[in-house]
Amino acid sequence: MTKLFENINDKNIEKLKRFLKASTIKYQKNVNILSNVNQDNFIAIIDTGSVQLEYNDYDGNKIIMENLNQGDLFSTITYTLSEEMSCITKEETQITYIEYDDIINDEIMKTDFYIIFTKNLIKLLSEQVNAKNTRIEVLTKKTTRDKILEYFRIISSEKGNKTFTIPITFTDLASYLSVDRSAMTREISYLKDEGFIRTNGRRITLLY
Amino acid sequence: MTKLFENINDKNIEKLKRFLKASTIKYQKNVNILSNVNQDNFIAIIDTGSVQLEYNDYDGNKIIMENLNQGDLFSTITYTLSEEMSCITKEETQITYIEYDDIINDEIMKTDFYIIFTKNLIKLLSEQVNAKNTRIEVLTKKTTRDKILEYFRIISSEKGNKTFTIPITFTDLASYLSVDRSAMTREISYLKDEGFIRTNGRRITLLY
DNA sequence: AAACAAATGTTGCATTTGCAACATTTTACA
DNA sequence: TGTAAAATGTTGCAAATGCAACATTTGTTT
Repeated sequence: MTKLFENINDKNIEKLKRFLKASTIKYQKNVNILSNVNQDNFIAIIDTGSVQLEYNDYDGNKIIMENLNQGDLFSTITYTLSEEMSCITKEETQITYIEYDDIINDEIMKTDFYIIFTKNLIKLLSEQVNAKNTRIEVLTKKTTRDKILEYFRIISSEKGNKTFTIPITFTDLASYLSVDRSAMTREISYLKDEGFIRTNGRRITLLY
Repeated sequence: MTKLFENINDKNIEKLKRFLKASTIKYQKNVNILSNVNQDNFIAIIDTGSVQLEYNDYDGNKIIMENLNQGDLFSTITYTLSEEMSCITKEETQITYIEYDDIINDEIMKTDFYIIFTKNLIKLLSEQVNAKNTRIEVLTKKTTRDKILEYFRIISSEKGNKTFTIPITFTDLASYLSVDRSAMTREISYLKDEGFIRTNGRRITLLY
């Protein structure tokens, strides 16, 4: 269930979806869902599956902007969708679309669950800003070492433990940190050699 | 006037402010306004003046997270305010505080301008996500040259002109791009030498 | 207008990093 | 279960970059 409909009962969710003129589409794996979307403003909710929002450079570089899973959403109000953007399904994925202009209308305003819906939307947007602040905080570190350590520190602090498992592959981490993967692996080796961390696959322990 | 109150008339803004229990504080130049703020959730609106939101590293590095001017706002719902965060007034500045928990309450819900207020808030949050996406796009470029060019490209595209004036100092730009200022100046020199750009102070012309 | 602070420009150098080109291990799936 | 694909690990090397230490210019304040 998406956080957008949190604390709203099933009957009211159906009502809300009708008001919002929600439409649902199923996709195969490895499809760019933005290729056949109309250009209207919309919010897309991942019902099941997962997608990766990518920015593809004029010179072939790929920037992973977001990894979205069940319950997450993305929208044209927070992303300027251009030719360079693509949104690739990582598996079989079902998505519900909502027209942005339908979000705030008189009919919905009259319902008693509207306040909850609005709160949910504001909360989700706030969380997105927060997540992006976190990434900026990591990206602004000057060295690969500091980027890695800052990332580890954040995950460690989220988990409340010096030992934790990073939630993405090292390949994706390199992309998130925007560093060369092999250079990152090298730096992690140094960190191990120098006794700052211990690793076992994606399980990391901070030793300081 | 802040965008949060856009399209609401003065009388209703006053009414809204009362509902929101807004309080206004004036600050001198170079004051950290976060040092004497209570820990409740709040939204701060810059009435007049400007502030810089900074993140101060454990090892002395300063990251400029945002430069906020008249009408802009920042809040604890989009920033986790920690000891490391400071918000410095760049000049004499007046700020209006709103308690976050008061944003959505029954009294306000009943007013006819509430829908406008909600729309404004959602739009502002969306714009923030967009701004942060832009910075991430720039920060993920691998080389200083690509960061500079991407930034110039964005400003140029915003202004709709190959010639434009960057809205911040080069010193602040280096901080925004998270590169060494002298290395950035050097790279800009190379870009001029190689005929990619022409500069006159902060006025830039893209020649490609 | 003088004095100070901030912004800008330049350069040498050691370090960091991306890149390429591999080998090896793990995972996905037909 | 076998095979292809993806992820991970390693290393040499040239290029990019941070850092320090300056000079010069512009802006601010009293």
